[in-house]
Amino acid sequence: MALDSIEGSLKERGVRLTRQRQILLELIDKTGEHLDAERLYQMAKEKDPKLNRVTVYRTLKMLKAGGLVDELDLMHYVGDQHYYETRLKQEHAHVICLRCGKVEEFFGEPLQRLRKQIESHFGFQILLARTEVGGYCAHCQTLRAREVEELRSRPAEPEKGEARRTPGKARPARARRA
Amino acid sequence: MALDSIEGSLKERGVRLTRQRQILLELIDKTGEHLDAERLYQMAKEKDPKLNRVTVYRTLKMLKAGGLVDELDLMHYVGDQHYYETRLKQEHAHVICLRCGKVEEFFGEPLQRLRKQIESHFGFQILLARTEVGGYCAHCQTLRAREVEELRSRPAEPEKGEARRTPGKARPARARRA
DNA sequence: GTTAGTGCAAACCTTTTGCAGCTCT
DNA sequence: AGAGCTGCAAAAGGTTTGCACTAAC
Repeated sequence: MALDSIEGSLKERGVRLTRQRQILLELIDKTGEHLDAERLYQMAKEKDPKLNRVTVYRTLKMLKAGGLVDELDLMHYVGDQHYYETRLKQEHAHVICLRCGKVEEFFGEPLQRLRKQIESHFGFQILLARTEVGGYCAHCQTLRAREVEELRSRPAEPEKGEARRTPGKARPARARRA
Repeated sequence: MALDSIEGSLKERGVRLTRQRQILLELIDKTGEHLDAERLYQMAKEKDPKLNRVTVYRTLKMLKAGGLVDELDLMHYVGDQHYYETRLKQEHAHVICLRCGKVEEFFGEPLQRLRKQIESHFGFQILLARTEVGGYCAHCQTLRAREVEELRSRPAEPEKGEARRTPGKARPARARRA
C-alpha cells in the first residue's frame, strides 16, 4: 500500500504525522488520482470539520517538494487549479478529452524512450516529467462532428451575452467556491 | 515569417487587426518563445503606454483558442503564470533546470512516436500536446552536488525566518508587480 | 519542553468580467 | 452604422503568508 511508504518517507525526514496529515494522506492515497486542493479540502472537512484549507495547501506543497506526489494541470480543462497524484506508478502521460473531460492514462515505451533521450542529449538529470495531451476522445469525435454540422446548417443564432458555445454538453462553467 | 501566417489566419476568421493586436503579435513573434502575459504587457506598454493588461490577456486567450499559440507552464518554476509561444515549429518538449531556470527544447522522434501511439491506442484525436521536464542541467548538477556537500558539513545554521534555502543562486523570489 | 504544524485572517498574484466608449471595416 | 475591441475598475479564483496558539515528538 502506498500510504505506508509515504508515511515512512515522511517519518525518516522527521516530518510529524499529525492527525490532519493522516487524513489528507489517506484521502490522496485511496481516492486515486486527480484530486485538486479544493476537492481534497472538501473531503477532508467531512472527516474533520476544523481542518483548514491552508493546511491542505501546505501539505500538498510539502508532498510535492518531497517528490511524493506529482502535480498535474490536466490542460486546465476545468480551471487553473492543480491536481495531485501519488508518485508510485510508472511514468505516464495524461490524455484529456477537451469535450467531455475524461482523463485517460498512457503508459508505454515512448515515454521511457523520451526520458532517456533527453537525459543523454543534454546530460540532463530528470527529476520530474509531465506529458499532457488534449483533444477529443473516440466517443466525442463523433458527437463533435455532429455539433459542427448543426452549427453550419443553422448559423449564428443570436443569443444574449457571450458568443454561443457548442450546444449540448460544453465546457463546464468555472466552479464557484461556496 | 510567422507573423504573416498568423495575421492571415486571423483575417480569414474575420478577426480585426487592431493596433494593439499588431503590437502584441509582433512581440510574440519576434521575441521568440516563453513570454508570459505580464512581460508581454510590459513590453507592449513601451510601444503603446495606453495598451491595457486586459487586452494582453484577451489577445492571448484568443490566439490560444485559435490554435495559433501554445500555452506552457514551464513546470511553474517561477510562479503560476503561463507562457506562450507561436505554434509553428515541430512539436517539442521543454526541459527546465530547477536550479538555474534555463529552458531547453527537445525535438526528436520519441515525441512523434508518443503522439502516434496515443492516437492509435485510444482512438484519440490530439489537438495539443505538452511535455515538460524538470531537473538539473549538466552545469547545475555539479554545483548542486557541491551545495549539498556544504550543507552536510555545516548543518542547520540557524537563520531568522524561513527555512534556509540552498545557498548561492536559489530559486528566484516570486516576482512582485509594481 | 521544543519546535514543527495548525487555524485564522488577510494578503497576494494571475486572470476574468461588466460595461461604457471607441474604432475597424 | 454597427459589430467587434478596448480600457477601466472591480471582481474572482487559486494560493501563500504572518502570527499566535496547539500538539507531536
